[in-house]
Amino acid sequence: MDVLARKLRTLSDIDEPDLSILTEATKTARGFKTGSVIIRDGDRPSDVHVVLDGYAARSKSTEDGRRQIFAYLLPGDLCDLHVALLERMDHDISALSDCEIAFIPRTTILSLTNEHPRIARALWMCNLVDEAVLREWVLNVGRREAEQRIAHLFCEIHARLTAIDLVVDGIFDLPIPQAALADTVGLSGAHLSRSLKALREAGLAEFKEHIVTVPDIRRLQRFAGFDPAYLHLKRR
Amino acid sequence: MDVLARKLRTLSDIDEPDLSILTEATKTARGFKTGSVIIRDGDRPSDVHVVLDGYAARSKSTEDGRRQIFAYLLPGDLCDLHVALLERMDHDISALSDCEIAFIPRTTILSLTNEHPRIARALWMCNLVDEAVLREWVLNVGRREAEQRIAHLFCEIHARLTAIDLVVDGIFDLPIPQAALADTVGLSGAHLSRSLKALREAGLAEFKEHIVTVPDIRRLQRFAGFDPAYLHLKRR
DNA sequence: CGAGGAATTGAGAAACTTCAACCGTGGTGG
DNA sequence: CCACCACGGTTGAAGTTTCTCAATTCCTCG
Repeated sequence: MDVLARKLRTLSDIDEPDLSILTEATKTARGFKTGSVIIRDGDRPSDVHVVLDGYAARSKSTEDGRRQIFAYLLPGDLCDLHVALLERMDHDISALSDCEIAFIPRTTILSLTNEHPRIARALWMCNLVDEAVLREWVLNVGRREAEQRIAHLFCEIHARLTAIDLVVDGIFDLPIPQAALADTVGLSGAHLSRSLKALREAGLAEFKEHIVTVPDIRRLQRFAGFDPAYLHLKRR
Repeated sequence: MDVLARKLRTLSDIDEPDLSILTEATKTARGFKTGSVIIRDGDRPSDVHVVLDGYAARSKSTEDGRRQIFAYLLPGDLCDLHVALLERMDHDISALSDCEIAFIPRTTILSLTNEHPRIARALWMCNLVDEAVLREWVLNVGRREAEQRIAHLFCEIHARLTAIDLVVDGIFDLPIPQAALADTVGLSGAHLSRSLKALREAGLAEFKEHIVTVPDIRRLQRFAGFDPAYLHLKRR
């Protein structure tokens, strides 16, 4: 569970004793295969889930089956902290790649947050950042064109993965099918493919075999109009 | 401040003593004129703001000046609870109509949430619901077409205003210019106008002189694919 | 070697944008 | 009191972006 500890430390000033209380509350983990559903819309899960390894995603579909992805859940991310308070899931969580998921009983979260204001604050903070990211996604989908949308998403993932040292030489893993990418930026698969080609030919970014290569992140950021402030990462 | 109390009661099971602690912490309120900026991107406000009367909005613009609205803030809504923990604003809050805004010192929120877990939880809950709404907006903008997007937005506002008894006979106030509507659903003003016309001619909804008329909310909900579950309103 | 899924590409259609003209209304100043 | 201006909204025409659908290629896996 050190991924969770690490994540909380990048956001808040939670201290070691509180951290270990939280990480020790974690029950054993379980693996999920690519594409499998971890929690379903309407569920009332009794545990809060934490990604240990792999990529998961929040998503929801319209009546006519058009899917939208709301978030990529990277190692250390909490999948469904809301069900601690809100009880009922209003969207799906599924595995974008094979992944390992840990469980923390809902009741544990509730009592911990009652007794340890600092833990409550750290977790609350996670939600605040998720929310800020979501706002940026609304802006992205609502007000940017295809190529910039994709570029912006790449910049965001680049920044988040850099914070956990998962980017080397502008190269990082993105173990998801293009259809999932399309569902996150609100484009059709066909148009996504064309836009990726354009980005590649412009030398801005390449997505190939589940690996993203960014030759010059500054240039990509400028192209996308990306400003990392909304991620609220502590500088290090 | 009873609007805030009312809102918290519609979401959580916070009790009267805690409620009054919170509402008494409120400093005097101030009026803002339509269009004025209440808090700006990048600010580090020392107070948390609460809408008492009128409509405000969260928004942010791209470099090239395309604006996206993220939320309508109705009476009782907290504008910027995040700055209690996150310190720096990552978007703007502005007045959509003339409105009355109350202030709660940031430090008060921090100490209250430290000492009263139930208050912390109620406020946290507000964020969780905001987040759920935001997810639905991403889906709306990313995966629905113009007319359904607008219809969905109307359904949502209808539901939220119904919860605070502000809808009478399917009629409710929406004191904002069409340009603001366009900026919330990610459309141009021209196309928004055309889509509104289509909705009107289909007898689904009308927006005229800042008033929305919905002859048959069920029909509009069916058209928009609207399911209020994501609002997490307690039934009453 | 063949089958099946994912990605690419092309062609035509649909959704949406831009720009400009136009309308109505409400407010302001002469 | 009226003329005029400014502003928000509507509409038309042309252009752009994105979508759909289908054909094709590519790759992986059996």
